This record gives sequence, C-alpha cells and structure tokens, in this order.
Amino acid sequence: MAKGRPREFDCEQALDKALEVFWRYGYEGASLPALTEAMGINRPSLYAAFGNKEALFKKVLDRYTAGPAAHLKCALSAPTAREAVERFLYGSADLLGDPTHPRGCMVVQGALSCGEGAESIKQDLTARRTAAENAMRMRFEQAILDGDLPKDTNPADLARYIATVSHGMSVLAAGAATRDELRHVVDMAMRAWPGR
Amino acid sequence: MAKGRPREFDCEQALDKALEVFWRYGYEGASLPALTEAMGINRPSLYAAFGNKEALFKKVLDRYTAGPAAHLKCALSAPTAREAVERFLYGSADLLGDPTHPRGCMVVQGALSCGEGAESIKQDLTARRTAAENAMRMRFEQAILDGDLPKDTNPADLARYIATVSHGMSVLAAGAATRDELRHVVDMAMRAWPGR
DNA sequence: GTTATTCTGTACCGATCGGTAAAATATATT
DNA sequence: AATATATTTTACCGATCGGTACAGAATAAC
Repeated sequence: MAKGRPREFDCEQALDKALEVFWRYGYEGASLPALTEAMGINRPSLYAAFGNKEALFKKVLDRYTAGPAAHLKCALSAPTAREAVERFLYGSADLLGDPTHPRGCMVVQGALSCGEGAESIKQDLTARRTAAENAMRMRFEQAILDGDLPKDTNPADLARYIATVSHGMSVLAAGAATRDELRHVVDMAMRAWPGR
Repeated sequence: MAKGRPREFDCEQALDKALEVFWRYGYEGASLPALTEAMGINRPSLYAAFGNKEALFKKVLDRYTAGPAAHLKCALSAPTAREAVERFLYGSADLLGDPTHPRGCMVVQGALSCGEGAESIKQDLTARRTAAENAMRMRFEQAILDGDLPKDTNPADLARYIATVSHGMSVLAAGAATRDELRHVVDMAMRAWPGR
C-alpha cells in the first residue's frame, strides 16, 4: 500500500509533455520552467518523481526510442536488408516530416553541440546513434550470410551510409523540410543500394 | 588618423580563437568567459570590438564559410556537376574528419536546437544551409542545360540529397567518425548519382 | 604640456540557470 | 482521533548567464 499523500499527476503523461519540450529545444535549451509548465507540475515534484534534469532527459529519451522512434527496431526485422532500410528511412521521413511534433530526431538534436555541463548527455546521444548504426551493420552481416546482400558488400560502410542519410534528414527537418521532400531524399539515397 | 589608445589585440586572431570556441560548443554552449579567455581579451574589449555575442557569432560564421568551409564555393566551379559534388563531399570529409578542429560543421552544429533566446541564430543557420542547397540546385540546373546531367534529373531532389549526406556527415563527425570513414560514406553516396 | 579620444581592467548589473529547504496538505495505518 | 509518510507549495539558494558603468591608461591632435 502506498502511504502518504498521493501524487496529483500522471507520470507518463508528464513524461510525454517533457518529451515535447526536450524534443523541441534540446537538452540545454529546455529550461526547468518550460518543463514544469508543460508537465503541469512544480519543480520539487519533478525532482521527487524523476531525479533531476539529466535523469528526466534520459527517461524521456527511452520513451522516445520506444515510442515515436520505434520504427527503427521494427524495421530491422524486415525479411530483407533492403526492405529493412527502406522501412527505416521512409519511416524516418514520415516521423521527421510530421508537423505535429517538433522537427528532427531527438537523438540527433538533443545535444549535438553543447556547453561543458552537458557533455555526458552528448556522449549518451552519440552512443545511441552508434548503437543504431551497429544494429544495422549486424543486420547487414546477417544479410550477407543469407545471400541477401552481395558478398563484397562492406556492412560497416553501408550502415554508416544509412546512418548518415538518416541523420542528415534530421538536420533537413530541423529546417522546414516536408515529408515528401524527405521521401524524395530516401528515393535518391536508395539508388546507392549495393548490387545494381 | 586613429585617435585614442590603440587596441592591444589583433581582431582577426581574436576572431579565429572565437571561431574555435563557437565551433566546438555551439552558439549557446560557448560562454562569454570561454570566449574572452580564448581570445585573450576581456569582456568590454569584446563588446567594443564586435558588438555582442550574436554579432560576434555572425562575424565568426562568415569567417568560417570563407575559410575552413570555403571548399563549397570552390567545388561548385568544377567543370562537371558530378565533379563539383565529389569535390564538395570529399572536401567535407577531409574537413569534418580533421582532428585538429572541432568535429562537425559549424553551420549544422551551431544551433541545431536551442533555447528561445537563440532562435534568430538558428534561423540564420537554417537559411545558410538552404542557401548552400540552392546553390547546388542551380549548379545542377545548369548541368542539365549543358547535357552534363540527364534531362529527367530533378535538380532540387538531387541537391537536397547531397545536402542530406553532407549534414549527416557532420553529425557522424560530431561522434568520432574518422576522415576515412567519412570518405567511404561519400563513396557510397556517389553510387546514387543519376544516369547509371 | 594639455586635451580629446579610445581602449583596458575591475567591478558590478539584473536575469536566469539548475536545484533545494521547509512548511503546509493529503493520504494510509494504527 | 493520532501518527507516519509522501506530495504539494512557496520561497529561496549559490552559480552562471549576457551585458555594462566607470575609472585608469595609452595614444593623437593641438
């Protein structure tokens, strides 16, 4: 049984609101007043429930990769490597070009460059990007074994290329790129697919 | 004739030092103490010589595009569109992978996401990225007229794709991508070139 | 030398940053 | 009802943010 005064807000709803703020302004650009106002709670409640700004950001980041950005993991299970990449990139175009969220990918924009106080956040995001790249590389290694990709394909280079396109689309979306423009980018990018 | 006490520092050297700080930490992440210390001057001298932080950033940005990032304009004057893009992208790989500078492109990292106080800087950077994209598009339009690119090439899509690769390489470089890794990305990206 | 002008150095400004102490409030347990 | 526990609220903390007032110092013009 829970003792004490019950909290008056829903943690998951609050995290969703925090996600919106961090997504739009990045880690450093999201101020605590902006966060608490969006979450509808006051500061001590935030600290009691989520630790501090950094811990909140990481919780929000997990929520982001499991929610809006879940298409990456989904895509990797496609039957062929090419289909996996197409699902991932077109899914990214749809996500990044969707005007109902902040523009761009949170893992890219969160702290691409930052002051020294956010260095650990920056490294965390970098690690997540390379983890995604490695997941793609391993998918390609499997595809080579399956005969799904030419044997002379370099899986690391291919994964790095796909990651590059994905990250570049995020930067483009941070401007004003539309969903269709991003999809055309994917059309172009897929022309580089191995084995013509 | 110059009246009054002469300034004791070299403006251009100071701008180069400021460039290094802004390049590494971005607009918001670069604090005034970090700037003044790197520039070797104190705060009132900075404001007297350059206006304020925003004006200093824009001066530094011009210096960046005319200096380290000058390969873009140079590349556009190559004889063929393909050669122009190759020069630009391989030049970008060399620049972004050079460990003697901060990692990544200042026009991408400077303020990709930021607090509300840096919104105008963010928009300025976005405008510079689209300007570069438009310059490439116009180069491709000319190439189509020259018969240098297939007539069914969409110059806007191609330019957006090249911009995407370039921006994505900047994000990759913000991690720990090496020059060679970035060059392999360019190798892959060029496989998408029109007219196989 | 005197004056006008411009730069340098110190010290400071209000605003905002992330984070917290402490009292008031609301529940579960006894 | 009394107590223990946990959350809310208000008010505040020191640190840092970008920016500046002001006096001292160095030059050119007179």
